[in-house]
Amino acid sequence: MADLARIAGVSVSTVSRALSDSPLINPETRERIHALAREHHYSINVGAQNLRLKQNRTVAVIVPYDPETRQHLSDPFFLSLIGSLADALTERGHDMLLTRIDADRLDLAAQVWHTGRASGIVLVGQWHHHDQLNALADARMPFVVWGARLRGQRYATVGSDNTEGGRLATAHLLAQGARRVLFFGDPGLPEIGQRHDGWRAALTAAGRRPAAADVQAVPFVTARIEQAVERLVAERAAFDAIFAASDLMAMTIVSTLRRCGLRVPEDVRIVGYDDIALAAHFLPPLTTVRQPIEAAGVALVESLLAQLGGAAPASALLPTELVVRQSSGR
Amino acid sequence: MADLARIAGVSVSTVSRALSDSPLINPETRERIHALAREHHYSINVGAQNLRLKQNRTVAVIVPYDPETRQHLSDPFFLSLIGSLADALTERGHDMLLTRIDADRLDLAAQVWHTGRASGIVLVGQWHHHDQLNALADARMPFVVWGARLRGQRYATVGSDNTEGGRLATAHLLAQGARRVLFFGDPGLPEIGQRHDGWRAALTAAGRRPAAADVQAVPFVTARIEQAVERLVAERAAFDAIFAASDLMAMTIVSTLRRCGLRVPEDVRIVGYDDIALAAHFLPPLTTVRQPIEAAGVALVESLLAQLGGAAPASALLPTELVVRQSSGR
DNA sequence: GTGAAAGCGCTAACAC
DNA sequence: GTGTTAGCGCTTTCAC
Repeated sequence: MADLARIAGVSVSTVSRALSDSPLINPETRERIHALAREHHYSINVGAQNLRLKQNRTVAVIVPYDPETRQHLSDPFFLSLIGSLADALTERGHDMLLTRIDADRLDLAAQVWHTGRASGIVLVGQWHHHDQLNALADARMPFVVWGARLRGQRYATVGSDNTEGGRLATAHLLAQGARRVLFFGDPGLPEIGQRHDGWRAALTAAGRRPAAADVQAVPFVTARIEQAVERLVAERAAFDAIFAASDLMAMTIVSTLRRCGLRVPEDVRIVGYDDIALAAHFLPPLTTVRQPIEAAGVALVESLLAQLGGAAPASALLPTELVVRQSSGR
Repeated sequence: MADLARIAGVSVSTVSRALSDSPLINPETRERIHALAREHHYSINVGAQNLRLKQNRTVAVIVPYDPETRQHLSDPFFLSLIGSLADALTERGHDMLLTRIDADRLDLAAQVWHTGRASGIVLVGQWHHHDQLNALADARMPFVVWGARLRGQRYATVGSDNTEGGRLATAHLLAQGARRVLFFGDPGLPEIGQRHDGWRAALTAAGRRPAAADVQAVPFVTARIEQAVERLVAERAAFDAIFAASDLMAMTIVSTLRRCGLRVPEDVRIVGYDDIALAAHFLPPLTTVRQPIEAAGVALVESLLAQLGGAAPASALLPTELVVRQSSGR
C-alpha cells in the first residue's frame, strides 16, 4: 500500500480511503488509485485489515468425528450441509474455515475462537456433548450446533423437527398396512432419540405397543447394520416395515435384506431419513423424510450472525416433509 | 498479551518468548506464564502473529462449480476428497479455507491469495480452464489442481491414472465376454477424456473398432443420463456392457436400465469409477476403478507445501486399481 | 480533500 | 534471562 501511495504520489491514508470508497476522497483520485491497484495486482491485506479493525469475517465450521469410526464425514447428508453452509457464508461475505476434530476434544473447537482465527463457530453434529456445549456457551463463545433442541440447553441449535419426522414416517408405514415397524438407529444420540420418540408416538397413536425388541440400536457403521439385519432374518423375526435413522442406513438395510432373499417393498417396507440426492435414484426409490439442506445452511448462518451482532443464542426448528417413493409400497 | 505481562509482572517479550517455548527463558517463569495463560483463557492472536511473521498457515480449497448445474459438490467423491484434504492439512498444521466459486470466475481464486487470506490454493476440479490455470501459474501463485495432466501445462496437477483406469475397466469387461462396451461421460473434460482414451485403447488392443456411436457424451446430470439410457433402450441398441465415468453415473444407469426391464449384470455389465463408499453396498455391488482418496489428499497437500517451500510445481499421478464386484458379472 | 501519526497484537533484533 | 523498541500492513483521528 505504501508502494501504491508512492506511485500515485499521494499518502497511504489517501490510498486507504480511496480503496474503501470513502466519500471524503475526490472521485477522480479515487478512480485513479483503483486503476493503479488493478494494474499492479494489488489487493488489501485482509490480515492487517482485520487486526486493525478488530473484526474477522471468518466462521469456522467444525465437524466432530467419532474417534472410533471417523465415520461422520462420509455421510452425503453432512457433506451437502457443508456445501450449503459454504454458500450461505459466501453470500454474506464471510469466509469458511473447515476443521475436523475428535468429538471428544470439543475444547479444540473453542481454541479457534480464542485465537481469533474465527469470530464464530458452526458445529456440525451434536453427539453426546450436551454439557460441554453448555459450558462453551457459558464462556460466551458465539456458536450454533446442527442437532436437536434439548432440555436445559443454553446454546443455539438448528435442526429439523426430528420428532415430527419420525412420526410422519412411521404413521405412513402403518397407513400402508405395516403390522410391525422396526426402528433402526441409536436413540442415545439426541437427534436419533427424537426420531425414535416420533416412531413411538405414531405407534401409540395407532394403538400399538412399541416393544423394546423393535429398536435396533445400531450406530452408523455399515458392518453393524448388516449384522443386525442378518440376525433378524436368521431369527425369522416377524417384521414387515423399518424406519431407518438415515438414508444411508436405509440403503444398507435394503441391500442386506435383498441379499437375504427378502423383497423391498413387498416383504419389508422401508422409510429413510434425510432425502439425500441418491435416495430418488436408488432401487427401489427411497421413501424418506426430507431435511431441508439449503434452509439448514442459511438458518445456521443466520443464527450465528445474529449472535455476532450481539443477540442471545436463538435456536430454529426446520420443517420436515415426507417424500413418498416406492420403498414403502404404494 | 500485555495484560498477561502485567499480571505476571514481566514484559511482553518475556511472555511472547515463554509462550513460544523459547529456550532463552527461565523454565520456571516459562511454566508460570503458561499456567497464567491457561487460567485466563488466553491464546495468542493468530492474525497478529501472522502479520508480524509474514507467514500464513492457511490453505484455500476451492471448488469451482458449473454455473448451470452447481452440480459438482453433490458428488460424494469430491466431498470425500475435501474431507481427506481437511485431514491432511490439519495434520501438517494448516488451516483450511473452503470456498465455492463459479467455474468461469477462476480469477476469484487468485483473489484469496492476493489478499493474503491463504498462502496457497488447492483447486478441486479442472474443468475446461487449462489456459486460465497456466496464466495463474505464470503469476507465480502457488496452487495445485485435482485433475488430469495435460500437454503444455505449467501448473501442478494431482490425479489418478485415468487412462490406465479406463483401460483396466474396459479390458475387464471384454474379458468377461462383453461384445459391445459403451462409454458414458463427457470426453471434453480432461479427466473423462483420458478415461475415454483408456477405453479406446483397450478396445483397440482387443482388435475391436471403437465407434463414435458407442460414446454417450453426457454430463454429470441425472436427467441427462437417464435420457441417454432410455433412448438407447428405445432404439433397441445392441450393447451388453457400459463403462461409466463415475460411480454416481453408473448407479443412475443401473437404476434406469432396471426400470426399462434390463438386468445387471445378466443383460448389461457395468463398471464405474471412483469407488465411493456406497459402491460396495449398491445392488448389485459395483465393480469400479478405485481412486485412492486418502493418498489424493496427502499428495495434493504435499505438492502445494513443496511449492510454498520454494519448489517448482510438481505433479503426481496416483495409481488406480480395479475393484471387481458383481455389476460386471463374474 | 489530503497528510501525519498513533496503534491494532504480536515478534525479534538489540541492549543490558 | 529479561526489557526496550521498532515495525508487520492497515485505518482513522486530528490537523491543515
